[in-house]
This record gives sequence, C-alpha cells and structure tokens, in this order.
Amino acid sequence: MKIVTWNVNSVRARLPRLTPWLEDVRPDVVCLQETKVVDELFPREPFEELGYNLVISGQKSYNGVAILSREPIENPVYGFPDDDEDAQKRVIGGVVGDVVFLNLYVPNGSTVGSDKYEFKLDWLERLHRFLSDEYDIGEKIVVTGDFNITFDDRDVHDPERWHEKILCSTLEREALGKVMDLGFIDALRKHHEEPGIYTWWDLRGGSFWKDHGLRIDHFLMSPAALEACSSVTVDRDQRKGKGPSDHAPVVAVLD
DNA sequence: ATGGTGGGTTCCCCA
Repeated sequence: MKIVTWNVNSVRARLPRLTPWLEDVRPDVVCLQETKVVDELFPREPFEELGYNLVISGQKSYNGVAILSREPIENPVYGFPDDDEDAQKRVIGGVVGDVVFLNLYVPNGSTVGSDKYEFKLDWLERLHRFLSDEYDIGEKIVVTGDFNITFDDRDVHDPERWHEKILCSTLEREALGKVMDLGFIDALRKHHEEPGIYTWWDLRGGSFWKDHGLRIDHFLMSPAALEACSSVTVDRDQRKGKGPSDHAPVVAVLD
C-alpha cells in the first residue's frame, strides 16, 4: 500500500500538477491538507475518474483536509469529538483495509507567544486526548499530515536562525512529543537518520533553490504499521517547476 | 533584520 501526505495549498489551484502526478505515482491512499474549498465546490470528478473514493472536510478560504483512497474508506472521522459547529477543518480520518488513518493539518501558530501559538498548543493537547481516548495503539495506525512542527534540529536547514522560532520551538516539540509518547514512531527516521531531509520550503526568496527547508510533514505510525513500512521518501521534484505548493509530497510504502 | 511569493477572497488574511 502506497500512502501519500501532501499539503497542496489549494486543491483547485494544484489540480494541473496533482492529477498527472497521481496517474504517474498511483498511490493507494492520499492525505491532502490545505484544500481551501468548501465541500460543495471540491473538485471530486478528476479524482473519481482516476478511481479514487473521497472523504472531504473543507471550509471557505482556509484549512481543509481530504483523503483519497482506491479502496473504500470505512468509519470516516470528521474533526475532533469536542469541535463545535464552526471549528476549523483540520482533521479527517477513516479506515482502509486494516489500516487506521488520521489526516491532520496542525495549526501553524504564526509566531511564538501569539494567540495563534496558544491555539496550536491547545489543539495539540486535544489531539493527544483524542488519540488517547479513541485509538488503540495495538492496531495499524497511520497519523499523517502537515504537523507544522520539526522534531529536532536535523529537520531544520539553519537551526540557529530558527532557534525557538515557530515550527521549531520547545513547547510545540514537547506537545508533539507527548503525542509520540502514546506509542507512535516517526516513520521517516526508521529509514533515514541523516539531517537535511525537508518537506517544506517558503515560497518567498527562492528558499527551495537555496534548500532553506524544514521537515514538518510526517508519518506517525503505531508499531504494527511501522513494522510494515518499507520506505518513506520526499518527492522533491514536486516542489520544482511552475506552480508548486510550498510543500513536497511525502510517500510511505506499507508492505 | 527584512522581505520576499502565492492562494483565496477582499479592499487584506494567512502561510
């Protein structure tokens, strides 16, 4: 089973690049973030024509998540249990075969100490509670998406410049660490210990060509899922050329 | 240290 996470920064704007890539790579499950469209306007047809089932949860202008899957998606999950009606659309999940998926768009947090930063930390606590209450770490679980957090300085092109900055600060790393303590493992690090593997580069200032990147898109796997995971790779080519997202897709294979 | 780009909608927000 080939699994993808990709923050596409608008599913409609990315279609010309997304659908040919799906035809080429042929993933089984695709977790998208920042779809930036309400459900009624989501472009379902191009994906259904490629043979995908969809679950979507979007809103106007911001956020939005979706899962595409060749096999049916059972037991869909939309948001946190304690979300209210106007909650930001950042969580979608479901079960494909014997694999439990949760696809997340973690809040960015803006700047350390801001209201948005506090919202991010609170949101991560709610994520922890949700996973702790409603998921069984003994199953094959894949929690993936745009976490907007680097695990450590290996994930940062210039750790001094980013020291205690947003996406790299101690409190958000600790909040993610608490989630990991439920028994999840950073799947990419099973296969790659070296620094310098990134998934996001700012669109501004030619960051990609300077390789000024961060690794903020992750696959958190339960032990049973990790056992089956034979590779995790970043498709940097999708950050190249005309009209890229600021994120590259990350591809994991479960045997 | 700053500003740079891009998407979606609005006369500016968010990343």
